[in-house]
Amino acid sequence: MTPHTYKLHISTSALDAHATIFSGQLFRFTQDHKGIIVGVQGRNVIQLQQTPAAIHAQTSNPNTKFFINDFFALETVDIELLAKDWHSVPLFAASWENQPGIRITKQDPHECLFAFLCASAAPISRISQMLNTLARHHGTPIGESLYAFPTIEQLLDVTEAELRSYGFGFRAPRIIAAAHFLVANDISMDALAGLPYSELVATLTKIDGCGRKIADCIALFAFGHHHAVPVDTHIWKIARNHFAPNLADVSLTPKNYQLAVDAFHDRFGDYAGWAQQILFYQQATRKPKSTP
DNA sequence: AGCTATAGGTTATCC
DNA sequence: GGATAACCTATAGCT
Repeated sequence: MTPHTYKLHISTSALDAHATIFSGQLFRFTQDHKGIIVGVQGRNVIQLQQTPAAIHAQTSNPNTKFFINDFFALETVDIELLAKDWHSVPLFAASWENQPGIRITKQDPHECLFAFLCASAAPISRISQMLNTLARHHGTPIGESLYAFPTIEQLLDVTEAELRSYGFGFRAPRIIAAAHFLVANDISMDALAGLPYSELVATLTKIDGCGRKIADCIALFAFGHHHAVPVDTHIWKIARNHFAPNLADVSLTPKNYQLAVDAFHDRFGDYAGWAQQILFYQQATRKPKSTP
C-alpha cells in the first residue's frame, strides 16, 4: 500500500485512540510493542500512533484526513462538551474522570454486522480470534498479515464446517444464513444506511441470531444512530443499580430492555449511545473486587 | 494441572 | 407476557 499520513492535533481527552479502539466496539485491531495501533476498515489499512497532543495517522486511503475524521466522527460529535453536561450523573463523572476520550467509531457496516453476529455470549478475545481466523482464510490480503473482512461473495463460499473449525460454535450457521439473507433480499449496506433507526432494527432482527442488543450495536457502531443503547449484561447491571431501581428485581425481557434504554435517554439524551460506551468500558474493565 | 464459571445473547419451549 | 434451558468453546480464575 502507499501510505498517506495525517497529523491530527487532538487531546487524549477528546480522543483516546487506544481506549476507544479497545473498548469492545472493534475486534480486529492490534497494538504493537511500540504502541502503534493497526487495523482494517473495508479495504483500508489504518495505523495510529498517539502522543499527548496529536495522533499520527497513516491509511491506505488517499484522503487520510477525511477518513480519520469520519472514522472517529470528529466533525459530528463534541464528546468533551457532552461529557461536561453529563457530569451531573455521578457514575458518568467518575467513569469519565477515570478514562476520558472514549468515542464511538463509525465502522465499516459490512464487517460490523457480521462481527456482532459473532458476539453472542463470547468474550472479546474469542470474538477477535473468530473474526481474524475467518478473515485470514477467506478475506483478501491487504497488508502484512492483514486481511480485508470477507465480502458477501467470499462469505457465500464458506461452509458451516469451516466456521466450526475456526471456533464459531453455534454461531456458524448464523453467519451463513445471514449472508444468504442479505443476498436473497437484495439488502445492501447503503440501503441499510438509508433506513431510520426503527426500520433498521426491524430489518436486522429478521436475521437469525440477531436480537435487539446486536441490532443496537450495529445501529450505533456502523450507522451513526448515536442514541442507540445496546443493553448487554454490563449495561443492564448499571441501569438497574444506578438509573432504574424499579428494574432491580426483574429480568431482561424485551419490555425491560426498553425501560433500561429509556433510563439512558432520560439522562443522556440523543447521544446516549456514547454515554453507554463510556460506562460500559468502566464496568467491563473494572477489577472484580473493586466495586460491587 | 484440572476444574468451573463465564463470556457485550438469542431462541425455542414451557408456563 | 415472562421464565428456563440449550446452544459452542476459549480462557480467566479458582483449587
